[in-house]
Amino acid sequence: MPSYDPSTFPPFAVTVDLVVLTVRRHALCALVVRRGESPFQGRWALPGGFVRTDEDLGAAAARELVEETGLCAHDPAAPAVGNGAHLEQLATYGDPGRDPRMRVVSVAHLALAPDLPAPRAGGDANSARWAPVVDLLGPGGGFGRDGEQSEPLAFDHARILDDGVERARSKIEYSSLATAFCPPEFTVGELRRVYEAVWGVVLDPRNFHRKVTGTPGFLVPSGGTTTRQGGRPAQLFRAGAATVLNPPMLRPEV
Amino acid sequence: MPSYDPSTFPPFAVTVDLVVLTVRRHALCALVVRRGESPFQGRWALPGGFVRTDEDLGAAAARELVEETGLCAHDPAAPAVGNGAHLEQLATYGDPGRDPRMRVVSVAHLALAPDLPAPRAGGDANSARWAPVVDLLGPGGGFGRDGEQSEPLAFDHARILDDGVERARSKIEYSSLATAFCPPEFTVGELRRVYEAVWGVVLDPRNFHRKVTGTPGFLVPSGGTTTRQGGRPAQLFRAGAATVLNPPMLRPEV
DNA sequence: TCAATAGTGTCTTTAAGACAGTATCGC
DNA sequence: GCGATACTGTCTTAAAGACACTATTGA
Repeated sequence: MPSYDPSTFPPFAVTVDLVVLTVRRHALCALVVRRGESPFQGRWALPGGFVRTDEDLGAAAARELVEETGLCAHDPAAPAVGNGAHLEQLATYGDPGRDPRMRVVSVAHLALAPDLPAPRAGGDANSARWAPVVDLLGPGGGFGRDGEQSEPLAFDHARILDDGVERARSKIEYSSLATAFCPPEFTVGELRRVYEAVWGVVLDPRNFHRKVTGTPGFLVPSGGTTTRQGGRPAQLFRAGAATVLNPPMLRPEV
Repeated sequence: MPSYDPSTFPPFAVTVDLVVLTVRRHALCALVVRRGESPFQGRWALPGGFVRTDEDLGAAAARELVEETGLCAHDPAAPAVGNGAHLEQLATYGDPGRDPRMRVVSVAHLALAPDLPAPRAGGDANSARWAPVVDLLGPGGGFGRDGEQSEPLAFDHARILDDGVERARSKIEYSSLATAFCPPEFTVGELRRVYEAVWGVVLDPRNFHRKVTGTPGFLVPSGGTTTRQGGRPAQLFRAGAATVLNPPMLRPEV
């Protein structure tokens, strides 16, 4: 083990970047902000900022989340419902060349939020937006298709976003985290459309209904019904106490 | 978004810590090193060290792994076999009080290695050892049981180790990563004993054999046989090209 | 011979996939 | 009425769990 001398450690800057995902109009969307400064001035980027001197990594991510969206981060142990978002650490990115100015290590976090009215970004309305991830990454995770896409994200944020999307896609398989995309009360159909948007597939409504209502602790009937989707009124549910789904939801083959 | 001034960023030290796991004598073991300096002098800790100024995080982890064990880290895309170890990023720990001397953010990595002759630690034979994780963490992840346990690990390394063990336990469910604990050629029984040691359960040898040999691309017969386990000679296999197991291996209920 | 491990086969049970059919709303 | 969505039910199939049985070595 190398000698450990606190006075000669190589200096780093440490930031948190946020992959904030939501489902809007049947599409998985991510929160991006317009950069006002060089480098990558004018390009879209993930929200983020420096970790403060006496602040834990998770606290820094929660603070950034409030600043960007007004969402409160839930305790990770509690079910992610209500007007708070699920927040968890994603991965850390520290390539020496990822920021041209200096050595920056970014601890990326993943947040899952229900559909929100509109993002805010320090008062500047035009500097933040929800963008469909297919526009930001392309259908296969790369660029260069169709005409609807933005230019590439700043820094290595396309890779971070891709990792976050893949984390969300896999986590809703074996956890009840898909409810974090829903309002406090939701129908089975709304939950199914969340899975369809995140996975980019079409699911059989009957088998889906059997699966989610048959998994103990996943959904709890709230008593009410709604007709906001049209058709026959649907029963309303809240997220139950279960956090892991065993057996898991199976993502259909491509 | 807060102002981004590279000249006034809060200074951090960034380290990598390693959770190196192996299976020895039917027990899941972790590599720990004896601390020679304060704080926690004389206590066991996970190996690790500073990230160098122009070094990627994964490169720093791979360098530490070589320094501590002599193992080469495999490319994450390639199957983890042979005399190299599987290495992946685990999580990042940055609580402001986790190191009493200064603000240190540690990017923990997880390495899975086959059974090795003996650890080395800079020439000092007594300063590194393979310790059963049940001795380091206790059966339930806590301390205070039996008499066989060491004193708690230094810093927050018990939590890091616990996270690494849980990552390994879940990853061998849906990936072929259990072969990273095996030598280049191994039998079905040896692979089963890896699962049993990592999960701490007993598996049905017949169902296990059906499962692993029936999953395409998991195991490839190497042609030879061995009798090193006693009893009827067993067919030898190498790890196949498959990296994900679908459907997964099912971990029995507790 | 026996003990130990390797390997194959069968029956049962769980749960997913693929459907059909009925129920209850707005229009 | 019609269209839409919600919900229940049935048949089939994939795969795990729980066994019995045979095969091949060393001691």
